[in-house]
Amino acid sequence: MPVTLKDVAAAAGYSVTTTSRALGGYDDVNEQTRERIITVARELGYQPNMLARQLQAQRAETIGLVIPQAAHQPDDDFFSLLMKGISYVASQHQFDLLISSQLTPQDELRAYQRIAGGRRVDGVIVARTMHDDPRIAYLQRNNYPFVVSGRSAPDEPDDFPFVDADSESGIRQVVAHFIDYGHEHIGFISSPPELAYTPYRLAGYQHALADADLPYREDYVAHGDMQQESGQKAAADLLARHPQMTAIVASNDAMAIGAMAAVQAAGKQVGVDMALGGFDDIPLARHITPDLTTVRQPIYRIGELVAEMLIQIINGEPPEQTGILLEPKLIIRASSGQPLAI
Amino acid sequence: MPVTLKDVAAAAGYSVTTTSRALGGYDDVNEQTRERIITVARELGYQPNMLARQLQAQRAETIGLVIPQAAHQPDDDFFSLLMKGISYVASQHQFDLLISSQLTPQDELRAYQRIAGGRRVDGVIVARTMHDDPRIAYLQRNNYPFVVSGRSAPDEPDDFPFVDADSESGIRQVVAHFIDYGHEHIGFISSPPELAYTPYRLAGYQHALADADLPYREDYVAHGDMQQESGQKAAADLLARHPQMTAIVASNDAMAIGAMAAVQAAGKQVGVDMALGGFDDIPLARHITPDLTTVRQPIYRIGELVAEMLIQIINGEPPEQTGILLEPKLIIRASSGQPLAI
DNA sequence: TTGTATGCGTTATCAC
DNA sequence: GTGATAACGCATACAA
Repeated sequence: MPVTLKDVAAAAGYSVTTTSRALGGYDDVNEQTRERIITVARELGYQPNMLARQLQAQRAETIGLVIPQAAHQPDDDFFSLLMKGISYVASQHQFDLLISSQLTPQDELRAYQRIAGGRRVDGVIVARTMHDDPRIAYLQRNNYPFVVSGRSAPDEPDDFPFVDADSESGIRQVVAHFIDYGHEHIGFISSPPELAYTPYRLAGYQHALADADLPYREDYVAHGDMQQESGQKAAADLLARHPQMTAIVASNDAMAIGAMAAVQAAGKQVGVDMALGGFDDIPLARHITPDLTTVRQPIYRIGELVAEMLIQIINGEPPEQTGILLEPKLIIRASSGQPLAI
Repeated sequence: MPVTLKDVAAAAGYSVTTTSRALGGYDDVNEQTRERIITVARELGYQPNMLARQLQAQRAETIGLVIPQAAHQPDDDFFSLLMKGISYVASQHQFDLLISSQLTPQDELRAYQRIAGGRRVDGVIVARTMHDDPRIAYLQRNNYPFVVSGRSAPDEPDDFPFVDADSESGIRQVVAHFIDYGHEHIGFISSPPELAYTPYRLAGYQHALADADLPYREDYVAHGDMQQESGQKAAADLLARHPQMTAIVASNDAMAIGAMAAVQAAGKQVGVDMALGGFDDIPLARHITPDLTTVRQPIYRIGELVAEMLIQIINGEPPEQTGILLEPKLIIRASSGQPLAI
């Protein structure tokens, strides 16, 4: 049986109240009394029951994050990085992080209801936003503190705090870079339509083409699920259908790396016969051979920022800037190859 | 203000007790009453307060993991993988995962006291065990359920549940593989002495040498802190002091990858002038060029196993096998180079 | 300076 | 079937 405040009080010969205040550092308790109580508490190995304390304080000193099925892959880097950024900042503010892994989107919403509605956490972080995201609707409706890593789709309101990298600008930069290198037949591996950033990334592709007066061809766009394997499949498909294609940009690095395999399987060489670009700049991007041209999204930093904002909101100090859009940075590497001779 | 059971009871015209049982699915409540209460609860958007429930049940349905400072590096793969394995299994058993990031070893112990002693979690996972690990001592002394990812040092008792890869065998396999390829001057980049597995890995190196009647030279051993950079420094040091060295084995992949840089900086070529081996088989190991010979430790799987064991213990069904030692598997890749001509 | 009483929201006990 | 009461462990008005 655990040692409770009552036990300490009894052993020290004081009331629970005095014991609580002595341990709590209140100055309206006799010095001798305090010392005695502290000594007894130590001897008994007293540890306050955090659940009871949180219930009484109506505050958990904890923030929550629900991990979707899609992030369970051992080689998914995005959530790992985001979580590290979050937990680092949380620890600086003496907050813990409650992780709830869920296997289906429905479970995901229920998990938010359980941990936010159930007061297990003082606020939550929502990542991987979708079209008409029910989680955001739920949190807003109930006035629960939350910050979004990502943002809403272009045709939806974004009246909530968020931190995101500018997807449109990012993809636009990569595509423009390839156009600059003389490519005219550039394929795009898009993200799933239900993800909120998909229209932004696709728009980045379209705008870069338009800027250069190149036609947008719908059949140059393939779709993947953000996993490596799907990138391979999508690239194989594009290559088979369009032999004239000389460059492919993928919505994230994982799919771009999958595309590498497809290019090689097709007997072409990345960086020579085919330029390849991604999005994220995961650690692997600079270690793979050839290393991958991509646009850097500071995921760890985004984790830090969302946690920082969330804790401010929880503490009743709402941040001035509620929507932060970070400009991603083009990182040119070997997968770009050389400018095409014209 | 959140909706409580009391609110639902009042709105439905029943007592809190009946309301609780109606919602809890007890069969000693009138069907009509139940329906009425459920309807009201739904209308009001009632969400049970998990803290109150946990306090009453004396159970949090949550397991805890403390992340040490050393794992905060964005490119540390070990804890990310371990955590994914843990959270996956936890979710299958309807458990959540409480993460507490801590910046110093002292804070780390305090964090375990807070979350385990404070009953925020029903049990904890201890990773990255050290010599005379104070966390294990604390948990054992207080009879808190815990499972260790790793194990105790060779000269210490291991009377607790753990899952670990056999470090001695793993390093032994890599070194033996290089000896088999004809190498006689093999360096070793060791882990920090305070880590519990350090003696095992060093022993693996020594035994492999002894098996082949090769001398063990203390000056062939350098030390790193498991980070990439330290591997680079250690390898540079070994190369400078021992030009005759033709192979280096590092205690983990990160340091081996750091060593790659040092070898190249010294004007030598990995897999040609110098064989290199690691330990872990992190995702990067097979993507880097040249890809890295290593010994595979199934980190994600270890996470699953420790979580599985912990939840069994929490549920009062102690597993039969309390110490699991997994045999790591040698993965030969390009960094091994070719067998030396003799 | 210390103690009594009350409440946080829930479930369990035991009457009615 | 239903409800009053107590309990989980802690903190805080309020009294003394």
